[in-house]
Amino acid sequence: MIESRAEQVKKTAMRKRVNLRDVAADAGVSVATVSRVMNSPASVAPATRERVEGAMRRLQWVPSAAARAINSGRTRFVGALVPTLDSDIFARVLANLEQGLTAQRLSLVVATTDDDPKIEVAKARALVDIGAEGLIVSGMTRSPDFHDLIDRARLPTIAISCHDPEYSMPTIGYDNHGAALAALGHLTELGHRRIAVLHGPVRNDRTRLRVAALQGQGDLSFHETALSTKGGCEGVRAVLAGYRPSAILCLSDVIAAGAMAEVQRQGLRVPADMSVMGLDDLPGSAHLYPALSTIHLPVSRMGRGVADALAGWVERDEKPHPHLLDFELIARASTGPCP
Amino acid sequence: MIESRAEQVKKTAMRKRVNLRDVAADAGVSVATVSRVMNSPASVAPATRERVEGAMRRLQWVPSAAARAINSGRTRFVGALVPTLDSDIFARVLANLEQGLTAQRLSLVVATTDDDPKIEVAKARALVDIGAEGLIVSGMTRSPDFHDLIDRARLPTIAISCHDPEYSMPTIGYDNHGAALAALGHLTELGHRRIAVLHGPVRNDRTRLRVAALQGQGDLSFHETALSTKGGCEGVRAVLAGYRPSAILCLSDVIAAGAMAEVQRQGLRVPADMSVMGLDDLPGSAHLYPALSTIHLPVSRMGRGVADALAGWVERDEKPHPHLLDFELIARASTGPCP
DNA sequence: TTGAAAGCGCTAACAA
DNA sequence: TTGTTAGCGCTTTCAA
Repeated sequence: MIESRAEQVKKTAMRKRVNLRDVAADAGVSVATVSRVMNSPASVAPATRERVEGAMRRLQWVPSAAARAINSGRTRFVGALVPTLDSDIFARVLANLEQGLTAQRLSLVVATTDDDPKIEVAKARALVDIGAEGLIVSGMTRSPDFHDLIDRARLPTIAISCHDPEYSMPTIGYDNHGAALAALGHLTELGHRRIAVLHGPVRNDRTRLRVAALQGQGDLSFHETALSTKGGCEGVRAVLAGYRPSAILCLSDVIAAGAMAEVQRQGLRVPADMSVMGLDDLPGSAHLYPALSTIHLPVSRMGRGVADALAGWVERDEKPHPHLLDFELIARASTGPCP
Repeated sequence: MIESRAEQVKKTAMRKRVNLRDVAADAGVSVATVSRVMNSPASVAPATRERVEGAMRRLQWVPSAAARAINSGRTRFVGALVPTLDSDIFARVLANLEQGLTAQRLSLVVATTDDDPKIEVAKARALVDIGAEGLIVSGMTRSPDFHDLIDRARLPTIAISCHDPEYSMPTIGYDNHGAALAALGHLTELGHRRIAVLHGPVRNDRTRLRVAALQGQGDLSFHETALSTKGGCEGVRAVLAGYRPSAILCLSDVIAAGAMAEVQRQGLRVPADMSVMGLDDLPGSAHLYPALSTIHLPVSRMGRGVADALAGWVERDEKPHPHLLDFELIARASTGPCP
């Protein structure tokens, strides 16, 4: 009986998380002093501080983020809403974002939206509910509810992968319109006139921007396909069934990778029989066969930039200015003169 | 003067976050009732409930996750520690993980470790500090401090992408050793004897397992390279400079993609002159040229399974059993009989 | 330099 | 069915 009670007490003691009070008791000081050791060590006598730090170590104390958050109003994390995690495209942005945020002692919570404004706003709400101090969203297609949400919560929010100084939130990204034109320009300079354009779903506004840039630009045929290597393959089969272009312009590198493979599978040589142009410059694009000509989008720099900008906004209330990053034409081996 | 004070009060009132008490006052009920409307609506009279819900809407109240966490001890998020976000490999796992977790009303915080146990433990500590209720780690290479940390915090933690029932935490993954052997088996069945093995950095234990499986398995030459398409290209150049195999076995599909490209760039046909075999089965692998033969690793299922397992552990204290997922040989067009 | 004490926004006994 | 109240673990005045 007595033993069992002792057991219980012991268990309870073990279950309970060590808290500030325990540390204070162990060090023989008040809770305020322990708190000070954490937040303004300079204001604590060195001897006291050491005693407290000893107690912290001894008790293996881990401060409670929730308790801290409730007092300081800070949770130290931000949320990122991306269309998908299923490809390299956002992975690279997120990798850099996470690194930049970590350097600023912020954490990153990731949520996927599948390019659906409804899902986006729902997940944004969930992030706000759990205390996100800022948000990163992709592109500029928002549900009205989303604007409501961030207005109400006065939530620092940055739109990435796009550029529009007039947009209701700061954008950090590149000029999708210009990038598409540059890609087309490369092909026309090589003498191509009949060009098939392969692109992903236009519910994605960056894709829409890229497509819009090319509309009315000459002898182009447009084909929507899935944003994947597979989509590229299927797109090429659709293209070759009809219109016979001398070049295929893919508005995303993933699509271009599949397109190039399929063109070769159909017995055509790249670029001798068919040029293939991409847009993104994924890490692997330079190492395909043949190496893919494309437009380099500075997504790594973008990730870093967004991390710094959002951190500045969240930490010091410095609302960032819209920031346009340059793209760059990368002519590699998959494009050649029109035969 | 009076006005300015009024202004201040107003400002203060605006700044202040709406809280449960405000809602209660607005609805003319106690805080407990408002709390009940959130947590057990059935126990509140419909009329009262409606009044409270009206007040919530009117005041645009968003409950504080921190305050909730401090009381319930729940933060409703888990952390995932992955080597990198820079490639499709983990993106697919995370995508499924995030979906599964969302279904269980849990959030996912992602941190990258670069396959460094030191970074891993540091980031794990950061995640625990901010209140992660569970952790997902990759493989089985842990710093001793890591085990300390999760033991002390009694933190539900699952190791993924690997399988070992004896490991100190539950594993959910596949048999890397067996998968590598299966890949080799496919090549030897086709008559290949001189085979070059290309693999990523062996500081990654899944890679190490795959390599170890093949050591002493015949006329193989091993080449370590970067875990990227570029690494695959470089690996092939190194291979072709010396030992002349009839097949290249890549222990990751990303490497295989680069290898295949480089083999063709060197003027060799795949698979007529050189077979190339992968291991992973990335979404794009089926759509390369030629389509890559590989071993399919069920990473999507794994992501889902891990989400459910970790949710069960976190929510209902059901520690999951180690779970082995099957891999599958996928013979496509990049492998053929030894010439 | 330190401590006492009043909250932060919420949940959960317990009472009514 | 509803209200009262005691905390959760911490930060932050205010005094000493």
